[in-house]
Amino acid sequence: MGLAKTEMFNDLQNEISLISKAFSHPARVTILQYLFKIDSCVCGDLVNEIGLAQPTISQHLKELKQLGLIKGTVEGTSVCYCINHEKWAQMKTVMSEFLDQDLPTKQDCC
Amino acid sequence: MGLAKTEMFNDLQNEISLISKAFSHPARVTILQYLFKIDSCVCGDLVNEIGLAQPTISQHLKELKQLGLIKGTVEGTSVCYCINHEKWAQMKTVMSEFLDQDLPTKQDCC
DNA sequence: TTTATTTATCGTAATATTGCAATGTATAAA
DNA sequence: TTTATACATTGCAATATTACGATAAATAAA
Repeated sequence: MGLAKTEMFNDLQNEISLISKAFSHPARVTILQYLFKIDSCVCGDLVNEIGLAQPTISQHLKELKQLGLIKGTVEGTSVCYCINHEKWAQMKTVMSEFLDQDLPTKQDCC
Repeated sequence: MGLAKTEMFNDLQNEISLISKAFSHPARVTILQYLFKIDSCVCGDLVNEIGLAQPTISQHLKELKQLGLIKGTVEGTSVCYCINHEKWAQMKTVMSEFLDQDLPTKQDCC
């Protein structure tokens, strides 16, 4: 099928999985790391920075933009991308709660 | 293609994407939440708890086990699964570093 | 040994993802 | 207006993922 049965899970479970899907490709992880590192808009050099073809990068950027984690601003003939810090912070809250489910004192039971 | 070009990314980038892939399906998120919630081994009732067929659950469990996030112990005719707390903590370190890339004072630049 | 129970594996269908060549679109420069 | 530049979109091929019926494997109980 290749199709997740999202209707049988709650909103939080689906949200966590959607966020994680955005991070589930190394190219998107790399794009985000690069945007944080240069700490400003990126117009163009992502294709040079990462060794993938321009349409491929464009597709990955689209997915990150759809989730709201990055913003794109048209600037002349190029488009500048940068991190959406507010959205990133919101996302971090959701993911941290999920990751912090483990309690420090707990032991494995098997 | 459907095949990520992992060789062009570094180990950390690939690790983050692999961890995230494990969380990119709501059934696996739900399984992990349930294991944390009951805080003991689960033998069997995952199929009842989540509304997916037994082979499907088994497949999701296999993926989580391969990443090391859960452990399975054979107990008679059933298999008991639980969280691997040590591995979870390691995973959390990697993911937290990635999620905490944003600095509190930073503003969007576009 | 036979039967029941539980989980894993196999096989397969449906859908999703990844990657890129070709092409479209929009703006800037000439 | 023409040309160049940058990015998006389309279309398609290859591979991955998801789901589950059928079946295998392993152990416990009868």
